[in-house]
Amino acid sequence: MSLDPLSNTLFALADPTRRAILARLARGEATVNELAAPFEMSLPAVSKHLKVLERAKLISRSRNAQWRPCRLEPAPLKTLDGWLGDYRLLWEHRLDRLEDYLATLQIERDTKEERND
Amino acid sequence: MSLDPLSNTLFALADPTRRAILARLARGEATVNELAAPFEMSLPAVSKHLKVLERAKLISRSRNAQWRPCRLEPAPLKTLDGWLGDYRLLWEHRLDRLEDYLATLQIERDTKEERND
DNA sequence: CGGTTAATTAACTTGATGGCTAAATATAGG
DNA sequence: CCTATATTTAGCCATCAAGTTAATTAACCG
Repeated sequence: MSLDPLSNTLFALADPTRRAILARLARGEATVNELAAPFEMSLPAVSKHLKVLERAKLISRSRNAQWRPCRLEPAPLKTLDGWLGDYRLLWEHRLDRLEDYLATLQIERDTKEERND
Repeated sequence: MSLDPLSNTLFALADPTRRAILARLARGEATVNELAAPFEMSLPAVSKHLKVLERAKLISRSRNAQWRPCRLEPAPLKTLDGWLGDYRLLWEHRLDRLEDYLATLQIERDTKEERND
């Protein structure tokens, strides 16, 4: 079981079924049966996936009679986006901030023959 | 073993040790021993983490004498950023692009078994 | 050659994941 | 009350994840 929220988010997203469920929920609330319909797996299996998503706070659930509509909660995705932002300049060519980084990398590469630690 | 590249990326990132390794590599190449130093776990454990990162193509490795310097490869992070971008307007209030957004999500839902590794 | 350092592989343990079927719970409605 | 529908829980199983220690490979150096 993951400890920190970011690990929890990433783990929950690291499954195509769960990402497909999120994609469906991005269009609006849906019940468990509606969410399970596109998949070949059993309903309890989908229920488990939903529990993983709920644990990661990527979805929330309300109650309406015997239905438990699920709703997408974007907060963890926003957090993930923030984490990714720290690395974004690695692939964006933003020279203002990238130059120092690349220079450091180049130095590392050039001094590889002198490495002795 | 994950099937599609995005699941592979997310799974590799869903571990604090592996994310810490990436954070270290963002500052430049490093050997396995250098990467293992901050952690209390054994060297083989770190080696396994590196293999996971390598399988996800988040790092690449070269050879220099008995050292195997690791290097961060940002491509999968960029892909993840692209995937996340489909959801970005859920927390940014940009409903003007909602149609494109929904279309993209529909594509994501349909591509259940992508494997273009 | 022999020894040291770097890193991986092998073998094993522990616990979690992801799937199933069958049973249980909750609610609506006749 | 009884039944149908929606969903979860309970067992069960196979596989995998993440760590360990011990052994192995690979390369340098005196």
